[in-house]
Amino acid sequence: MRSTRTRVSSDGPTLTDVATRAGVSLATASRVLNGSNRKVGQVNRDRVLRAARELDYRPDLPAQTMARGTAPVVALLVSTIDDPYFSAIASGVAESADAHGMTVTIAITARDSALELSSVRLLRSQRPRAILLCGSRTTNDPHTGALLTEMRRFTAHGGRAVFIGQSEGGLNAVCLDNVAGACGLGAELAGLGYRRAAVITGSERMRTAQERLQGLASALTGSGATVALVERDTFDRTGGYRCTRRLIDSGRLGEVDVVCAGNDVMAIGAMTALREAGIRPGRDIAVTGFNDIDTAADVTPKLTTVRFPLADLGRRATDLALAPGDPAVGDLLVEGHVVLRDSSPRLR
Amino acid sequence: MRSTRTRVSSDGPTLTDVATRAGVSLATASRVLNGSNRKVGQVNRDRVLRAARELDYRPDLPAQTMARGTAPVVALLVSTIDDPYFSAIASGVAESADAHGMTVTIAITARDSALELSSVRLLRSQRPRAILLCGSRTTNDPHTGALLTEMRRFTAHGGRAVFIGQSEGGLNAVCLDNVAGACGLGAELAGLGYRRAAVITGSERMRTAQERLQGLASALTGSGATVALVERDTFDRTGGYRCTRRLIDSGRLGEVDVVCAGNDVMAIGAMTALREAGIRPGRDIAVTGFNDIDTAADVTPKLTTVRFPLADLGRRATDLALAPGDPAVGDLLVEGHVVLRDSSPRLR
DNA sequence: CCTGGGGTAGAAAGCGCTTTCCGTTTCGGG
DNA sequence: CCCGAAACGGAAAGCGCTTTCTACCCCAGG
Repeated sequence: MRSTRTRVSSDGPTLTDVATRAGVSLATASRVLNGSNRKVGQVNRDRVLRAARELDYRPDLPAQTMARGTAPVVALLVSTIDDPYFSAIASGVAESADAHGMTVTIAITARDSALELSSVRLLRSQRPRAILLCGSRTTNDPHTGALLTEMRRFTAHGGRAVFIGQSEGGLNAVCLDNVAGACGLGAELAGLGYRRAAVITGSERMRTAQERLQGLASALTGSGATVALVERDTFDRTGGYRCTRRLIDSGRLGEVDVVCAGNDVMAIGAMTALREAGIRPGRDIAVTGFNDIDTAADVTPKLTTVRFPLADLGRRATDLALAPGDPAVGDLLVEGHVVLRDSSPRLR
Repeated sequence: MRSTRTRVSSDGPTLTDVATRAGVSLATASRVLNGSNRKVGQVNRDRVLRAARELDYRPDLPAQTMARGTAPVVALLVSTIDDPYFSAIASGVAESADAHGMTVTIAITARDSALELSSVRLLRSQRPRAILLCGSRTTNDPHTGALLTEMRRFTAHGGRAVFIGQSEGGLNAVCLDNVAGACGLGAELAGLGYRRAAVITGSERMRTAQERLQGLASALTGSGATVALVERDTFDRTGGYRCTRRLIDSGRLGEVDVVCAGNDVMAIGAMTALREAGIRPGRDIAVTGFNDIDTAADVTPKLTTVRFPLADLGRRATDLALAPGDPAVGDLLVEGHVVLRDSSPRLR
């Protein structure tokens, strides 16, 4: 059982077959079919190309990866894919990766940093060209150290690492300017006459949640308004719903004239909770979000929010990760801009 | 430069290092660390495990793939990821894959069958354990033949192929019972008093679109009602918006009492178009969708739809693909059920 | 006519792992 | 007490490809 024809799980012709059929050596075939800085004579070149075409040759990616030491793959980690924020980013990542001839492997971290760490370890052993980490960074996380070590080791060996949405540990990052965006929103709200806001958002350890809260608070305060309440829960639709229920049930909702959610899905959950309680969002109380996901403009009332170009964020992160040359360390800050809609009408 | 210590792009310790440190052969180390049906004595076993731990050994996936002939990977193809239908399915796929210790690589086909074909070819050369094809199948597509050939060749060599959402060519599939779901919806609508429906949906070559239309039409007809208009466009939010605009602009919208969209995002686009024209969805005209995506219950009025367990669909497809044993050929039909909400009130 | 050098082909050494095939050791049974 | 089987360790042959290093050919220049 040691003939040269033992192909168990593989299929299709190998490079050796192509070389044989073209009557050239393996090396020559490889040089023709997979760019090399060495030239191959026209005659041989044609013979190889012809043989490859005739055999319908396809390179074996794992073998190439093994020989080259790196796979044509971009690894993307997201908290969840079932959320417009992440799927928009993933969409941009996929687009750019495709344009670079890379495939995308995706891992879901479920907002669990232990899982995030083990996913990074697993993905790393696939030898991807780049690892994109997209999920809200938190402060004081016990796994952050190990994660950074892992990432740095990765970059030390030629891998590219990019954080999306938040910078971390001096590695490359493409970030949202949450504070500025939130400031803008706060200023607009104050300008519209709002005075007391309830902020419903994620854990205080979530940097995104904190940044947005801070921006909002400072802008409001600077305009004589205030963040009167802060209610926290998960950073998703359900969290928004629950925060709002609690505010309603505790009777404290009456103290505010606007509910500022940490993101659009929370805002949408909030609106549903309000309506269930007979409170009309946009009429009895204003509601705002962040991100400007597609459905923000489809709910009623249309949602006031801070738009961030999410797909573009993914695209740029990927482009950055795949750019040739030095892995220029630094943060790219993406600006958001306020989109005023019906959910926050001018107060009379 | 030909020492045994030339590790260019690789990092970390290799299995050889572990074996050396444990004072055993490569074979033994491999047998201990990566299950094999051969037993290893307790003493050596412990030495290897200890060495691996001390060195923080991680297997090189491409190398394992190459040696084993298959990668611990599930390849998923979706039309787009930036759509709740697909991201919900992807989410289920990722979950199940993770539970099986597999990673997911994803490719976006942009509803373009040529791209779909080339993606399958590319993904196939990664030697994934399974390929999951999720995107609406169309009739009469020039690339379907080549795609099927590709898939069959894949399965012939031990790969698993599963279509999600629609069966094709006798390969395994996990499908939605669109016709039955649509019939159910049609019957309910008729029962609520609706008589003339406008169906806004995708191309007549899209099987999903056709099946839902047929089900709706037959149920309505059977109840003395009718599908009075059919307007087609892309199968997404924008398509729904545009279809509705056209119906409004042409004045034909007055002929119907309900707009049945081919899916929820189209329905949501339709509601927005209606509102822009001063028509109140759920009051002046009913609107329905399909799938029951998360936001269906968050829009106003809440959307009547046919619920399909999408994440579960993804999970089951993956489980099926990863199940040991025979690749039982057949279709799994997932039933939907009608969810009546405010967007289709009983007609007085 | 010989030599050096540019250009191109091929042989072969890996890349890190799995697995077959042997060899050795150890035991239990006759 | 001997033999065969069972149990386990190791050498080595791949898996399909890249890339270095050597070999060769041909031509210009001395």
